[in-house]
Amino acid sequence: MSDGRKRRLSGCPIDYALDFFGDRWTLLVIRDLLFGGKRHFKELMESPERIASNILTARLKKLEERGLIERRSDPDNRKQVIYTLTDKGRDLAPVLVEMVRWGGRHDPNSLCPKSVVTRLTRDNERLLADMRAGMADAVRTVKARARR
Amino acid sequence: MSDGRKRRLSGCPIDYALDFFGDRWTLLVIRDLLFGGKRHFKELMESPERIASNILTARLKKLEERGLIERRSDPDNRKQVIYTLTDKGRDLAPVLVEMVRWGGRHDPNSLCPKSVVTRLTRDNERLLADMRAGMADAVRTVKARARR
DNA sequence: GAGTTAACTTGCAAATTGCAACTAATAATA
DNA sequence: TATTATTAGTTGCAATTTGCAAGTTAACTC
Repeated sequence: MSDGRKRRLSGCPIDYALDFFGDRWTLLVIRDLLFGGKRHFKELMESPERIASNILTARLKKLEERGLIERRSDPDNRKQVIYTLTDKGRDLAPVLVEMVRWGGRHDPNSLCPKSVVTRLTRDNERLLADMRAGMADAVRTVKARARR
Repeated sequence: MSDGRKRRLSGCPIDYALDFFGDRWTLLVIRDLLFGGKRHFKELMESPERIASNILTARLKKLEERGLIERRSDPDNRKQVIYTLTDKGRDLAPVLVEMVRWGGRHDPNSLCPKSVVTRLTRDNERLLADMRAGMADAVRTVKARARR
């Protein structure tokens, strides 16, 4: 069912959206590409949620087939592959932002700074830039925590 | 893993959110409770996506355990059970709205009226009311389509 | 009190996930 | 140039989850 060929869609945009990312991993990959400044398989593997390599491969394949990301090999280093979001993929930013606001409001253990969460979505451009920076910090915190 | 007890969360609000609804069905149930005016098990079963009864039971149980919905028996009809969203559950409205906007923008087969999709999220109250009404129409369309 | 309805439960096959180990191609190093 | 390391995967397999159909139980309806 992962390829969405068997289930018949209802016509509801939420059902359509879930057919793309109604699982535990896809939006984390998109988060990393959108806010984390990541482009390589290896970088995606290093996120704190520790996705398995076979799952990552499957998600990247599906996302490419369905037009949310593009895959090309790095001209400077032919053993690297560069993954980038398409417009359709980048368009998911507001969904992720609302998830951050929800999670940030309701998760007492969130590592995400309240300032990011409470800021209104109005100034989206600045917010996204801050999330990018804030995420690098959070990743550092998690790594430091893991070392202990 | 469905109960989120085994996976360790990263502290990212997106990861936290996906621990609640990172699957194919949970957000459809919340959609029905939030926009569809549904309250009973049977009504949730009748949605066009045709969730299986055992999956619905499992999702309702998880949502109740984790504080997104409340379950009580109908005082007027003791064989009916009423499910309602908590504040935390209702708070997911902006996430669903952004998913509708994304799906509506990118799905050529969407049954959701463009007017709903393109309208800005600013006037959220009216938008939610319209979605409620629009959804009743869409359900009728799908049912009619299925009869053919 | 016979039939119906609502809310589940059970059984089971098929699909998906998660983990660990392995591989192939390219790049860096000695 | 031979050796080692790195990147992007693949493979095998056990455990979990899903999807479908059928069955159950308690409460209403006639």
